[in-house]
Amino acid sequence: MSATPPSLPPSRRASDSTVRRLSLYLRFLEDFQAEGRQTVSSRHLASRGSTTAAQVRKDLSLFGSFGKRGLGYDVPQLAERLRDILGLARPWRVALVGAGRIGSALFHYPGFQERGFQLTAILDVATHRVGESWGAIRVQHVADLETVVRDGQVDIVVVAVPGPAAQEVVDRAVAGGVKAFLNFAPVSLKVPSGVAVNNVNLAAELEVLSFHLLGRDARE
Amino acid sequence: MSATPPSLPPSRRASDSTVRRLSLYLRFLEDFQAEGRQTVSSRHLASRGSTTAAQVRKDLSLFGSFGKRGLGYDVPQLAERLRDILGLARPWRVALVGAGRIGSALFHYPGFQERGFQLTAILDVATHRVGESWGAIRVQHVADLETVVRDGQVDIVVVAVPGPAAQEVVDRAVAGGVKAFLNFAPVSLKVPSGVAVNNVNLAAELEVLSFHLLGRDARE
DNA sequence: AGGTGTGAACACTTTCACAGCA
DNA sequence: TGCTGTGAAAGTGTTCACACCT
Repeated sequence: MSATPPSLPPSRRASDSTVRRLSLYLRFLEDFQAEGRQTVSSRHLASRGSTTAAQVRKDLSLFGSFGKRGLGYDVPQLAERLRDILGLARPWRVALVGAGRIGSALFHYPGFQERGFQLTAILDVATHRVGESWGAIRVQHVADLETVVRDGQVDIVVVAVPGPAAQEVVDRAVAGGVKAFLNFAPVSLKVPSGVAVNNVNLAAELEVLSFHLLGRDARE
Repeated sequence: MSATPPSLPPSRRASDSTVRRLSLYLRFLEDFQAEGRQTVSSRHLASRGSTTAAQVRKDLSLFGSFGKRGLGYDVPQLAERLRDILGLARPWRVALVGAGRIGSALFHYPGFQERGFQLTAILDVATHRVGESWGAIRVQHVADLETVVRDGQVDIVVVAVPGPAAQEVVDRAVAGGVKAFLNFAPVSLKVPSGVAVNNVNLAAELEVLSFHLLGRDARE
């Protein structure tokens, strides 16, 4: 009855790392399914990814009890359950802003469509690109972003524009009702609470490797 | 024997998240420098990224004392220091394996060369691509991977091949002496200790967003 | 046996709060 | 005063260990 003084989350909350692992588990389960395997243990799942059996069980237990003691998990059933959990049971409508190199790579990326992410709009600032046809999609001018996402009921916007342009893209998409962004620009985007941003910074990933190569972090 | 029972790291160790933030700080410092700013406080740096001033100071303090109390940090000096820490003071030699869509996007990605990552070799399994010229680089057959990385003194291999092919690429590159990998295949790669792997899984990033959109993780 | 589900222990990260210097 | 550098506290995520089920 009301009164939750220190404001607990009402149900156990999964971290981003957990969700990323669930996504990997799903992929492994699909592989197992293709191999005709019927059941799988947490240990077996763990050995494919680079985690531990306990981690797999903990991750799954956040969402329910899917396994059978002594047996393991039913492969197709757990895969189905993970698709539900990850929200892949329904298609999501995606708009791509920025039709440059990264945008082009994403457009052709097979995993995009495979998992139910439907690319429904492409926008760019360059007038020479506007009007081009990418598959069945016609490139629109980024000036129309707000109406495009609103009318097209876009769920996710992929931001593949240069850093300085990214915040404005996000602001306008948020105004159009978008609640999720995949950002490739190397900037930190400000969004209202309730809106999710996921950053992919390729330069930073290389720099992490560069750091490791120096050996400054290694033991001794 | 050798007895290091709880196995402490001998010096304070920076986590990957710390290193990623350092990479961001460097980018912000370069912006500040372009704007002609001479000094910057931890608070100011934090406000650009989405962190806190304390976090910035902790991150930097792992590597030394770079600031002046009451004043803040000298912009060009700290930038220089971060470049050292991240290993960007020297160039790294990079080979790209997989000349498909993702490979092509990376080839054209400006941040690649900007930060001293020199693409020195491109390899692919498709015979029709072998011999193509990408800029000054001629595409070689992946069968030659081991000798290419050894003779070319390659430091980092970017793995942009389909999942099932990835492990073999890594094994052969490791045999050729490579100690760092940027992996775009949605699999978990096994490498000997001392070799670093950094995974970028675009499908998983979208799925994290999909999960957020369901609102299962939001408060109530 | 074999393997799950989970509280408790542990490890790691982030935030707080403040002493100390310019 | 303003701001850094840093121990200590709080918070999160991971691993352990074991009760329990098949």
